[in-house]
Amino acid sequence: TVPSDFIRDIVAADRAAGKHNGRVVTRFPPEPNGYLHIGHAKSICLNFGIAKENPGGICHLRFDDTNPTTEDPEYVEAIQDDVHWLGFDWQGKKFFASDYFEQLYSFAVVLIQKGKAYVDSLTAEQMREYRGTLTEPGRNSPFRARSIEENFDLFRRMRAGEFPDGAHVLRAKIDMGSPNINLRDPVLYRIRHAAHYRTGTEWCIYPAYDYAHPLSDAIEGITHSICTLEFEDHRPLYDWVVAETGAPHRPQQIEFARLNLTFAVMSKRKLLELVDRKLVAGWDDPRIPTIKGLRRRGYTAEAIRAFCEHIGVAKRDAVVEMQLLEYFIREDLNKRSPRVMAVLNPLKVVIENYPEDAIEEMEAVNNPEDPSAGTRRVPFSRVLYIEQDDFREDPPKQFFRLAPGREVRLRYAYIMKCTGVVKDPETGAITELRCTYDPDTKSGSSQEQRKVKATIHWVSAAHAVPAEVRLYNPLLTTDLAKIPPDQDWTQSLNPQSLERLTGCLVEPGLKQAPVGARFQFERTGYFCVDPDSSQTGLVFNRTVSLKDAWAKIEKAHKTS
RNA sequence: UGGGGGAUCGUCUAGCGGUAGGACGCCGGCCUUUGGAGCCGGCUACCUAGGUUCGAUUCCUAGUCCCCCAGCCA
Repeated sequence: TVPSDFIRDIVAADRAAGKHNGRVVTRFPPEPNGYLHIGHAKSICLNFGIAKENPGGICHLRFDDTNPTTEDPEYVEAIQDDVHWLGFDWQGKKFFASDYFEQLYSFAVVLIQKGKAYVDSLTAEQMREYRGTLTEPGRNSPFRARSIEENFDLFRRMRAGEFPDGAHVLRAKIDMGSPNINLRDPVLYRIRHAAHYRTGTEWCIYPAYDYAHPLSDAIEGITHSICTLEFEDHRPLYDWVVAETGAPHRPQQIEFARLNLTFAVMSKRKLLELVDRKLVAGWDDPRIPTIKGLRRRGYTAEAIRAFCEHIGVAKRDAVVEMQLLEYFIREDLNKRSPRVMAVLNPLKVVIENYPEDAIEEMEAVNNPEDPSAGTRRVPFSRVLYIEQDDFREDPPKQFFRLAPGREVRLRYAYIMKCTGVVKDPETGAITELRCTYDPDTKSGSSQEQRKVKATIHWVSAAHAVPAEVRLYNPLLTTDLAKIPPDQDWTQSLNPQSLERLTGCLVEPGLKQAPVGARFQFERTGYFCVDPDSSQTGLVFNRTVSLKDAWAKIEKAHKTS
């Protein structure tokens, strides 16, 4: 289905009306001050999606790098990486606001010459006082009346590095009495004697977002500048900048509601704090909703895209339930991930009537939902491991799996009966099951029609490959707004985000499982081979949370 | 108490004057060579009050509630 929303309607109407000569040019404009997260994915899918849907449409990737103190090339690389991973491409249209610094400066000079901008020498605190409040109008700065010549001279010297940080700013001359605070002579340039990761020390004045962004859009010929709701009342300023500088092109700013996910830590600031304080292993920690984290967790780009498409685009504030995200990844993985047998908590089983040295290759279906995935062969022998959960010495009413005297089917193999239980003489713990199998019941054999109540998975003890399993839960939090400012917000994070780290035994075919490969372990869930496993051996990360784990976490949060 | 936005199932989201639809979730049933899979069924919504109209979620008026804005961040 083709996505439809109010923004796409605007774009379609503009195209139909021949606006911008029918061209559609969008842009994804991250500041390289952190890694992308699922919230950015919504914006990426929107901007690149609209470009893709419209013939000749294109989406630029622009780094909004106008603040030298927070930005880093590491983030530039990571962002490009993530956009590509999500399945989008800017087709060579990669730009940096910092590449426009010279042009932006020229536009500022135009503004000064027109008497539309002036150099103010108030301190930051004074400027705040002069700005007024939400209900009271602001007052003109005493420096507002400076002559064009003086303004130009001062601005030129600001650029030349003659003044320390904070000595002057360039402000737009709009209206200190405007009910819209953004129009009360906003700052266009500030002095920052800081090295920029791209322009080095070439500049010591840097343009502000409200100035650089509309002009960058105009310079690039962006037709639809899509941003989030908080910029709604910046739109008059956006339009003012484009109009007053006489920029050659008039982009249209359109706002939509950003994505919020229940219990998720989504703000860049907080994610950065988690990384800096080493509360998580890094930006790619599977517990945080960064693109890299989700990727490492085993989420697929297709699933994330499907999710973004499904949640839609609107102007009302919304909080999407994390379960919806997980639904989409499950949905996707069900179709594509091979089913494999893996035992997380092994219980040894000896099939007493099975020959000591025999090995059979059992044919197993790779994916019941996708016949083209084919089959594989899994070795079967006398000594197996089954899941501890699949055996109960004293089975309750609804338990139909293995118990003393009971029969179950071993998936892809035989019907097996439990004939004895071996216990540790010291502790009484069950260490081994003695069983017998029925040779006439081999899976797929035509004469076999016996029914058993349950089927369980297994691995051959002699062939099983040891692996490690990390059962991650997302790093969830309560409503951060409710946490007192003096309290460390990280205290509200769920302590069970990494539920446990345990060994497991997988069928031998997985020994060569490539990094990032996703599997569905029968009855235990979806797992992904961790990209770091090259160092630590075969490690699987759980992709989706268990429902009961969710319930546990949510309950814990609701009661706390 | 200024300005800018927004209110539709528990959660997202359609609808643009004519039976309120979809998805997640939840509940129930079926399936059984494993399900957290699959199949079937069910659940619950138009912020309020007036008005216009044959007819209003939709148009008008007045309220109510929620979000954003007082960085030399973006």
